[in-house]
Amino acid sequence: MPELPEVETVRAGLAPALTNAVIKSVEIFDVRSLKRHLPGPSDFVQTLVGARILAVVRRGKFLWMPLQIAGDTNPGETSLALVGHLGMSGQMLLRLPGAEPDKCNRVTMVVEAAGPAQLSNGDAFSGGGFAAGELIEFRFIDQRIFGSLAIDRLINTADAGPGGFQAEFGSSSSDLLGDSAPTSPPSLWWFNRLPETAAHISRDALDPAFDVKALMKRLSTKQTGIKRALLDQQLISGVGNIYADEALWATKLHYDQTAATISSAKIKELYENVVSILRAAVAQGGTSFDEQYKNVNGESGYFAVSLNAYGQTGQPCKRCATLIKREQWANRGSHFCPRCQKLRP
DNA sequence: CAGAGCTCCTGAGCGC
DNA sequence: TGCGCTCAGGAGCTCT
Repeated sequence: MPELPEVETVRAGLAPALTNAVIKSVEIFDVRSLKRHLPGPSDFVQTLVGARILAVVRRGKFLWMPLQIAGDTNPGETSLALVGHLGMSGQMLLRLPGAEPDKCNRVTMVVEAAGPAQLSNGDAFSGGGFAAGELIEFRFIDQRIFGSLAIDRLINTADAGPGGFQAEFGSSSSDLLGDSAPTSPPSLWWFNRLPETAAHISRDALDPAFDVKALMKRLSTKQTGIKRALLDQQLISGVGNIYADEALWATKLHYDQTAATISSAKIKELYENVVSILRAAVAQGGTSFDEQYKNVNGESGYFAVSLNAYGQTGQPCKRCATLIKREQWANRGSHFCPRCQKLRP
């Protein structure tokens, strides 16, 4: 299931190839993948053809590409982006035209690569291995069709900070590997904006502007289980079922422990575990537990070998050797050690 | 308003 | 071989 590390791996793979690329054609194989694009499929195609992709940005599990629409001399006023969410089973692949078809391919865009170049901030840019003028197929693959593509307006962030993370324009909003201090934003119109449809979600766990104190304060009154809170993208974004189970195991918390009953010290520890687990997964290129997740070349990540709880049903807990248990919870599974992670009154 | 539950969806895997 | 059942869950919506 794509969570923050998987989506970041995709983002990092797409950005060098797609930044400054121009969309030549769009083919829709299943309109259900455009369900979030309310004006409909033909508007989607019409808007995108001829548009230039300016960047690839991510917050939590949302990805977006700020656009300069064909013939538009003031994209900052138009303020549009192609927004993608992978849902449960989405993939975004880059293929050469004429490559083998992929199963469950819902949308294909052919783009013309800009090739290696200088970015507007003066940084050198690789072009992702594609020469200027070379055609690339961007394929949106999605078995279960929980993911989507849509065109959405970019609006100003509530805190005036960067909309999301990207690494190509010299300034990062996300402390992915823990060593990057955010620098002053370049004068790019999309920099401090994010899609309207993603504006309600919190900054993600790896964002240096993430407000830990605000999270602690909100959790201190939450009368819901801690796992439900971790999965609430409005409280902290980027965490899904796998990394929630892992972080709860690391912190020795039961998934159904009422958030308000957990000490602030323990909440802080939980947050720190979320951060370190996500960082480790980003560094390894994401998890590929169920073979659903692939990077832009269709390759799997290798984080699955490091999982301590998720998918470890019946395996001995790596701390105490008690067998890891899986319980049905909120229409999904929760994996935990019944001895290390006891429900407390 | 907060919290719980429902719903969208389909290919892989398995048992018979 | 083939059929039918089960399973995976992100996020928005609806109900209480």
